[in-house]
Amino acid sequence: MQPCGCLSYAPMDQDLVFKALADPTRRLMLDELSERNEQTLYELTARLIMRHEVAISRQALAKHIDLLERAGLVSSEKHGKYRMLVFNDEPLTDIMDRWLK
Amino acid sequence: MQPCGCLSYAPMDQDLVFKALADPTRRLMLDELSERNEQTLYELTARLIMRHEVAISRQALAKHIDLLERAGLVSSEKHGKYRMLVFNDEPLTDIMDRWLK
DNA sequence: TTGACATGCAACCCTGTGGTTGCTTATCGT
DNA sequence: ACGATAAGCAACCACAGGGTTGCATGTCAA
Repeated sequence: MQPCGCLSYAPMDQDLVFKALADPTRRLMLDELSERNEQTLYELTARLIMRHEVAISRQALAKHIDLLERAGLVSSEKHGKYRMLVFNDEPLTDIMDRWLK
Repeated sequence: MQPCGCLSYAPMDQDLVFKALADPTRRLMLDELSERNEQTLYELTARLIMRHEVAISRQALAKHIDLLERAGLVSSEKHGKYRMLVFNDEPLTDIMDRWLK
């Protein structure tokens, strides 16, 4: 059972997506990841601290990543000792036409 | 300084909008209001209980309405002893192109 | 093989907030 | 005027969740 990359995040939980978007730090992380894909947790942490002046620990960010991943907004692959993070906007498009006609 | 109705929710706080959307009950309220505008708090409460089987008190819903109003997603007018609620989708459109290109 | 580096995991703390109950205020119909 | 109805307000409770610290695991380079 290998991760095939084509499993399109199917049974997406809307609640998780909205929850994921509710936190400002996670939104910043999405900003960063959407503009520059393929980062490791360490790179992302560094960038958030440098560019956005976020004072936060790596562990806290790891938790945020877990939530974002469960929401389908980020996927990650382990490459050796690195964990590469990839942004995925599919859940966003699925959600937004709920109240807009 | 009268409420002129034309103040277009200008200095919209994105954080408030995302927070408002984070709660499933509030999302149900938006569903209900977006499909059937101009309801009183009481009507809305009744509908949520009847149609969506939401077990919740009027006071709790009032708090939700307050938050939705602060987020700009709902506006309300007092007509006599009634408070008419109106859905407003402007904050949603403002938010959604943040990560979608 | 060993040390440095990137990450994973678990327990703990504290604030935010969704929910409740109880009471007050205000408006309407009769 | 008076009771009924719609809403506002305040205090309280319980739990989720964002943050931390401390330590364990795993991988790479020399």
